[in-house]
Amino acid sequence: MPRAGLTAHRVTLAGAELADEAGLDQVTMSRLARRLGVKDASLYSHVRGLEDLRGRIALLAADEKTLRIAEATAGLAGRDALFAYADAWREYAHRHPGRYLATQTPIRIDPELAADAPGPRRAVELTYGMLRGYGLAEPDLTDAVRLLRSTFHGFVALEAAGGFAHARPAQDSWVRALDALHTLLEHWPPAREGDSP
Amino acid sequence: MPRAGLTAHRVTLAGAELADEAGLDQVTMSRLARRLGVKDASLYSHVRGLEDLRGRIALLAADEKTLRIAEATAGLAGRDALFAYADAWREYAHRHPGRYLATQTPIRIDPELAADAPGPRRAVELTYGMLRGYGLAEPDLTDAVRLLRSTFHGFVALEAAGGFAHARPAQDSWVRALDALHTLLEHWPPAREGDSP
DNA sequence: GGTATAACCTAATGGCCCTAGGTTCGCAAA
DNA sequence: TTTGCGAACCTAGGGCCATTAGGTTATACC
Repeated sequence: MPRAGLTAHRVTLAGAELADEAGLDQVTMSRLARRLGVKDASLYSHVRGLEDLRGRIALLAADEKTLRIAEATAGLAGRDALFAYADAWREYAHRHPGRYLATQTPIRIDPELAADAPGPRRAVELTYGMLRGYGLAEPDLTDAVRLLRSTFHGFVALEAAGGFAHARPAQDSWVRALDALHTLLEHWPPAREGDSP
Repeated sequence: MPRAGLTAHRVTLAGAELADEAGLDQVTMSRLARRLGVKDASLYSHVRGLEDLRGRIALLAADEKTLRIAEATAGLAGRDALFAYADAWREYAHRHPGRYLATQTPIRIDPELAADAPGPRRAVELTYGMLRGYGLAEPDLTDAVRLLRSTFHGFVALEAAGGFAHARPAQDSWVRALDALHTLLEHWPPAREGDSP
């Protein structure tokens, strides 16, 4: 009987595909093994267990998403960069719902694994770079980054959960939201009295 | 042997408590039955199954959250209303992480059940009411509501997932985000050319 | 061609979801 | 008080899943 030639990465990839096709909760050891033409137990040579697998899928997704955003925003600045960034984020979530969902789970990822993942650092650099054109300084920069990420994530999460009734197309609200954020970044309000320094 | 005197509502409540204490993924039929001093099968007299139970928890949470927001924003307007609304939202998510997580699952709730839940309609009224002071008209009103909800949800979701490094306290970024949103609502940008009407 | 490594397997344990069908509690009417 | 009766709860069992222990075999390298 020929070997399947599996590796941790190949298993992770298959898991990610399964997550997108059938939903993240359908990514089980047995179902994945079946898809790979292998017995359940065989997967444990490549992956520590289900939780580890999900962590790897999350890491993969984070890296992929960051890469897409990097490609989309390359060479752009200001409003164009903001829109490209946001659209790339949303499109990734739409195209890969299972992978995207995996990134939302409370972080319980093998530190060793996370160590050599280029994602997080790259993602931070990207976001700060995109905001460079708006002339913000710390700590406003951090606050702005967090606001943007919150909005992007929140929008696609609510969208995925069916949170937007059909009244108005989500796409339209999305564009207006980005316009609003752009305006906001151009006129970022100064800290009020009473806010911590 | 005395009866436990269960009912669908009591089971749902126990499930919600378990979700907050141990995590939503720990809410299993068997564990819940154990906590209630009852055999697994007994729960199926009150609840259709695990999915139904999670739907009920989600509905309960949505109602509770709406109620908290209603109480917090009662009699307020403008900036005060916005902050009270947002803080009530975030505080509910903090206090009831399991319940809150339940509301995020793609909607697959028994229609009959959802029918007599006061939550959704009430929530919509509340949000539109809060925005009344800003003088927005449709469709900007809908867009603004969606932006706010996205930001609120995104922020607490990222917070819960450990998305904010410890550099700056999340609370500070939260306050600045709300300030920014308030400013934004006061100067809501008009639709740009090319946006759909 | 021999050998080591890792890919893959069989076997087995225990947990969980859920159904079918039986038993007993508690209330309310006769 | 007794007799029903419905609902609350149970036993038994099937099927899927995660995980471990330990054995077998393909494959790459010498």
